[in-house]
Amino acid sequence: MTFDAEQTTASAEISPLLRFFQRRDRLGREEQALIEALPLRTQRFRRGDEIIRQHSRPLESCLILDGFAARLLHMADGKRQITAVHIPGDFVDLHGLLLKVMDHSVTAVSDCRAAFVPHPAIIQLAEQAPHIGRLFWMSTTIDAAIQRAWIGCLGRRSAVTHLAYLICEMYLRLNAVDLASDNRMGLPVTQSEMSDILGLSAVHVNRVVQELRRTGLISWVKGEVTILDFDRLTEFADFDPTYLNLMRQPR
Amino acid sequence: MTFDAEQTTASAEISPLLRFFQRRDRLGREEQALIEALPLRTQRFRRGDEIIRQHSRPLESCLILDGFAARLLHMADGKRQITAVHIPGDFVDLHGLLLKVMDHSVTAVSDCRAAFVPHPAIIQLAEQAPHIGRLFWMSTTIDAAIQRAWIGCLGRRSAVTHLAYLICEMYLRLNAVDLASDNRMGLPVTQSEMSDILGLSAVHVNRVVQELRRTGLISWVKGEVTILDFDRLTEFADFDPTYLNLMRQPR
DNA sequence: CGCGCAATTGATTGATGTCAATTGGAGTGG
DNA sequence: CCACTCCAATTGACATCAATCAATTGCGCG
Repeated sequence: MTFDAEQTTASAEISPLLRFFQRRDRLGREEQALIEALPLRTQRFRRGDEIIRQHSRPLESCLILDGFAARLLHMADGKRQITAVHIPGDFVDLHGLLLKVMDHSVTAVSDCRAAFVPHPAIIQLAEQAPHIGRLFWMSTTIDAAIQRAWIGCLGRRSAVTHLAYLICEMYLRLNAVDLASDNRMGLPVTQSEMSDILGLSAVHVNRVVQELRRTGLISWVKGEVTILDFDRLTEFADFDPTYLNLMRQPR
Repeated sequence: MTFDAEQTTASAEISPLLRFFQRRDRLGREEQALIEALPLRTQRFRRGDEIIRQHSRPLESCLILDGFAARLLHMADGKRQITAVHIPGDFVDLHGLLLKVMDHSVTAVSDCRAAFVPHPAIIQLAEQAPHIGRLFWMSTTIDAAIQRAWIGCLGRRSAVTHLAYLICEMYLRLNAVDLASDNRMGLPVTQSEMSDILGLSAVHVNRVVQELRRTGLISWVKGEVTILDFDRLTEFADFDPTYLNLMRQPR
């Protein structure tokens, strides 16, 4: 299931998180050092592995260093719904720090590497450096803002528009941590996984992808998505990036 | 639009929030006093009033004292989606504290009364009493957990099941702040507003309400919902209350 | 070469939306 | 107390989007 695990200190490992923060606020040198001093252990996961189990009581919070992960809800009838997609720099399981019992599981969408930070270390750092504490807090409220946008998509958008919206969102998020540029991004997600994100059947996702291709808005070949006309795509998707909080401000 | 506004200190006003916290963690006497000392102004709103405007930059966070409020997303084509329903004791706009620019609006679902607390007072209290700070943080992560459950409902549940699920959720949340008992609750929500919660048309909501009535699971008369068989309803809805975090634990 | 998974296609079904009326109660003014 | 209005709830007919079922294709890999 897992191939390695090493105990160490954050140092360079944690740079995606620093980018995530720096994109949204200024971070002093000492603050940066404090974050880099967080104790952590890293672990690799293969595509499909469970990173955190539903109903478990984690003692560490998990941060994605590499690859994609997803929060997954299991329904009684076996259906699945992904409630969030996480990319490098996302402090995925800060929620578990305060919620104690996981209401969902987290799984690896692609092969990925994650860092685990003990809860006490996070709490202590947040008390010692309240501004960093607020940035952790912010990270969870940005997750919530994204979830609100998803609720809007699921409730009131058509399948095509929803997919278009998601592509806009993923591009901007990946771009914010330097993992996408020139309107292209690697998206290691099968159409079947995409169907669990969009709340559709895999068959319909296929049709909808083809429709976006036909209208010349995107190309999607072997896990690489290219946005052929960003302005037209955002307009088509009625996409307003406010909720991603991609503005550097005192928080 | 608004009929009164007074500047004061939290004191007894804020008791729904204390109940919200005490249901989930132990709160010391001094902590309670610190929360009650928060400066606030209260304001009344009528059903339909906008409490916080989308794209505004609030300088205070808003807490519901009385009545129901909802987070509302407006789509380009005029459609609306409610992303959260808030009841007394919900610190609705703690999100705005860290996100700076509102990505949605908050409106009054029923006539209601809200308290506004200046951001600096919240930040200062969180630094002074880190445990209270974590409870504020927890409040936003519970919002997020509820939103995840809603994503699951919107994506993978049928209309009837979704409505049943929502009724279970609302009952437990209202019960947790002593606003519902004996399987009955006041639900001041029209079928049309319900349609913006469930992401359905108002017509279909009507059909679905009738179906739940026909199967003997609920009665819903003039804003009062009675759950006729709670166990059968939760089973029908595949409802797992974990995500509401109704357990008293050190946070 | 053959296996397995992802993508694709076609035919059909089913759930929910839309449009258009109708009913019923609560308030309001005469 | 009676029109009258307004809004919420309700109903029916029909249209549409997306699900389901069942193949088929294409590709990477041992």
